[in-house]
Amino acid sequence: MKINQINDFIYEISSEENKNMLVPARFYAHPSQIETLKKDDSLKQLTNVATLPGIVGYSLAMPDIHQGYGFPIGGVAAFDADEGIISPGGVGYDINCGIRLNLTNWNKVEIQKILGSIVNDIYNSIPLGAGKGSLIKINKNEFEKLVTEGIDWAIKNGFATEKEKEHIEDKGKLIVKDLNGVSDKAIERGISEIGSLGSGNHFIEIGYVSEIFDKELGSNLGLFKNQVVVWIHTGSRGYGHQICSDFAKEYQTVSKKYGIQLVDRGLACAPFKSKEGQEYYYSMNSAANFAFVNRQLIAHKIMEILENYSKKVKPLKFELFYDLAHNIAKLETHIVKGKKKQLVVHRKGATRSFPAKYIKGEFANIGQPVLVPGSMGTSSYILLGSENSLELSFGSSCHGAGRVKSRSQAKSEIDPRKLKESLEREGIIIKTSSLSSLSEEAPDAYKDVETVVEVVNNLRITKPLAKLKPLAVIKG
DNA sequence: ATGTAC
Repeated sequence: MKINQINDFIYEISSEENKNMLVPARFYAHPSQIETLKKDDSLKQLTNVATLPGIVGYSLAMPDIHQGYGFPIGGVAAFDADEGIISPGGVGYDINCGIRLNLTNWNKVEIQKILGSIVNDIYNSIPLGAGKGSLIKINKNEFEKLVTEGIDWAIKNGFATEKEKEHIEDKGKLIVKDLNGVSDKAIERGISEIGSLGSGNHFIEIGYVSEIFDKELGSNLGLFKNQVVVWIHTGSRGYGHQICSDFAKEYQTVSKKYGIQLVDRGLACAPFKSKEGQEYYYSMNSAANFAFVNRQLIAHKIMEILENYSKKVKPLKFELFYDLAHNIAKLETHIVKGKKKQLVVHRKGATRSFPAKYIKGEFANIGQPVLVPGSMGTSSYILLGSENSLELSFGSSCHGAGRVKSRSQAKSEIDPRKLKESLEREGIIIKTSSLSSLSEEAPDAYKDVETVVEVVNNLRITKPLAKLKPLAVIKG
């Protein structure tokens, strides 16, 4: 495969590479990442996406790109809403896998003595791992309301506030016209897991603000140095997983029906405006609503736990900084060749990063927050959508460090006991129900988050706001 | 990612 370097951080693969490609592939990366990128199928997958009907501009990827199911993770693909497709493989199995950052008014010194106890309380209160139950019990009728109304359901039921809603991407509610595409099986799995973390790379982290790059803006947004924060990384659990499975299977024949040639079964898709396309779209949106509520319920529970320690620290303020989706397809208006166009923007392991003047609400004139969690034990970043993001990536940035080792490779090469010990030597508390799965999330299994962030900031897709470090990590 | 295999 011929990779053309356009400048320091922009690389392209020509559409001549493969006769089925409709547009070139383009990825944003650091020169030091290129050799590693050639080792898995991620670039091949990136060119495969360029063969799908209605793709606009480029098949794109962020510097945290790695191999996924059909579409690469870290990929961004925009399709013409009238003539293009929607694909479950372009979103991923964990629909609205996303990340949330809550701020407290406590500093890290104040919680030193009670941190271990807080970690135990969280560990014992939130269902962690696969199939470990839910935080609330609701019936099918109520569940259907929950996935249709998203955060509005959480507000009605006392789990969220109007203020929090303003700090959630799309206000925590994506349009669901009907649930015709949602199987009973998906609903059963969802009911039993609402308010649960899951496993894999999902985590709860207690961290602190270590550096604020724009001091005035940081202060205006409620950040201060050494501030204790809570990260929650999870998604739509078995509900989204079942929806993705159902459609990935059904779409094998649906793609054929519409005469779409697939170079990989993971690219299965339907025309966005078709009956099948719309069914997936609303089902996917309902899973996104599930995930927004899921993270909200977990955050609400953690707030209750922290409040119990108020007497030992000081009265708690627990505020949502931002909650976002990094596995989702969104119907958005973009300028294509000087004209407004409705596009279905698939972000699979990519974060929306609209610049200051294109967003409304709390972050208008500031830029959309881009939360970039590093791998376990490493730094994380708060970035803000910046001026080149629409032009370079349909308003998208990176979502994390990105894997360099497959789960199985990491498991066979990294001793989880030694890993836990080395993280604890650095002063980070690690609490997990599955020591063996820790290896899969080892820092060595991931790219360097600093390099990833350097690329998107240099391209002015985003700009840096703050850097954060971990104090404790709780995992399934 | 996942009641971690239709």
